[in-house]
Amino acid sequence: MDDKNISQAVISRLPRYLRYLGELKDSNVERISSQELSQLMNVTASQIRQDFNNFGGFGQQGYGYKVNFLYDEIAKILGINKTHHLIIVGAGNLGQALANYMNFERRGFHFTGIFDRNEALYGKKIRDMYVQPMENLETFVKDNDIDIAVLTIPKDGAVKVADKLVRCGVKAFWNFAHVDLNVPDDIVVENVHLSDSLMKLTYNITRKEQENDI
Amino acid sequence: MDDKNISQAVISRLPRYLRYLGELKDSNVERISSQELSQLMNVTASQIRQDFNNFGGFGQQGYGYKVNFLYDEIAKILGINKTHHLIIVGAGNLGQALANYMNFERRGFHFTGIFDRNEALYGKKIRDMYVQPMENLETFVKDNDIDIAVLTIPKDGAVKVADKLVRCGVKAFWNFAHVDLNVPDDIVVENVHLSDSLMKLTYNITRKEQENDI
DNA sequence: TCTTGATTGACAAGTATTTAACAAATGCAT
DNA sequence: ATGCATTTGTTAAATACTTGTCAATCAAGA
Repeated sequence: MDDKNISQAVISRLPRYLRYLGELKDSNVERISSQELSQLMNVTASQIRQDFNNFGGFGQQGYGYKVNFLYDEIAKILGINKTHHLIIVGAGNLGQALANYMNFERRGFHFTGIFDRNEALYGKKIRDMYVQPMENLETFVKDNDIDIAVLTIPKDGAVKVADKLVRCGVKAFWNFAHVDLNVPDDIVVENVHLSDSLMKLTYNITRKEQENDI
Repeated sequence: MDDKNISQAVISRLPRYLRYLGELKDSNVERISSQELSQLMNVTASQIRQDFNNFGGFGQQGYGYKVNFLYDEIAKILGINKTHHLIIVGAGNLGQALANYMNFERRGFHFTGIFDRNEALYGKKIRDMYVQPMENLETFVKDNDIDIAVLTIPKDGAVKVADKLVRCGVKAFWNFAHVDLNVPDDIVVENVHLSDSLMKLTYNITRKEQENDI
């Protein structure tokens, strides 16, 4: 597996490949050509081959790709063959929803702690965790080998909390707060800005309406 | 406002501009140059000007951009100057979390109904709505001028429900189900695949680790 | 009113991404 | 075994996106 720098465009497509390959695996399909996969996924075969080749050849000429092998390789590339330990900061509706979503757990994402500044929530049981006060953050992170912090707090607090967590050694943020974190270069941030997503949706609604009016 | 086809790359950046402009507005900043904004947002000034010019010139040479005007124009482009009526299909944790998130409401997104197939939830009050059985979907959508359906159901049901909703006249989906909807051309879909996002995160964690090992 | 400095809009140059095309490699039928 | 059909990996072409540059324009001060 070469490691030049692969564009984020390619990376963004990998989870989708993984999903389709998972389904094929479940249907006991053993092999698939880029042509077939392209029809299934509604992309060009060329793009599929190009994407896979970023990581070295996974296929065989005249044969195609072995579904199982390809699936495992992509999973490895995405880093989901390992176990990750997460904490959730912000035990509001969204934080609780994520905590309860079992599919993450299945993929090796272990939610190990959940925190909130609202006293009323302290001790509340969410799945198998009890909501802890923010004061516990530092110790907990250090003691529990936490990879990823999920930020589901309002934007006002987010930047400060992120700074604090960086100092505690957290290497990655899954950021649902509607603000840009400002973290050092070696820290990974993946933003999920839901309202941005919703605005893209309304843009496209308006555009389609205009198209149809013409 | 010209209407060639603007790339989704540009559209994806608009909500972020809007956010920063909103903050400037709140701080009573009246004017800003692409230069200043670029420093604030950590992008190139050229990109900012290019982006805005897709929609016709919003600025003035020698002066810059009027924050208020620019904000309003972008809001208009994004279609958030209008009111939208949404239903949530799937009253699980995520559906409830979205229903309770007040910021959407402020932006003109009105959640008007919430549905689930789980009888145990029927009648449960979520914000100012009561969970309804799926059987009510069709009538409700037709009677309430629904724009957008939010799908927060497991993937198995999603495709079928989407088909049904298309037949009822829903024009847009905000899709949290981990599956690709297959809808006609004139229907808008915005996917929020949370697990994909999480995988991108772990990819980048692994990559950074490797970089640092070298 | 004129001049100066600032700043956009437009265009050109530079990158990056996507698609097409095809030779080389392989499986499979005969 | 042999040859044909298939399908990859790779290179080239096409397209899309981003950045740099600068003339035209405007605000503001003299």
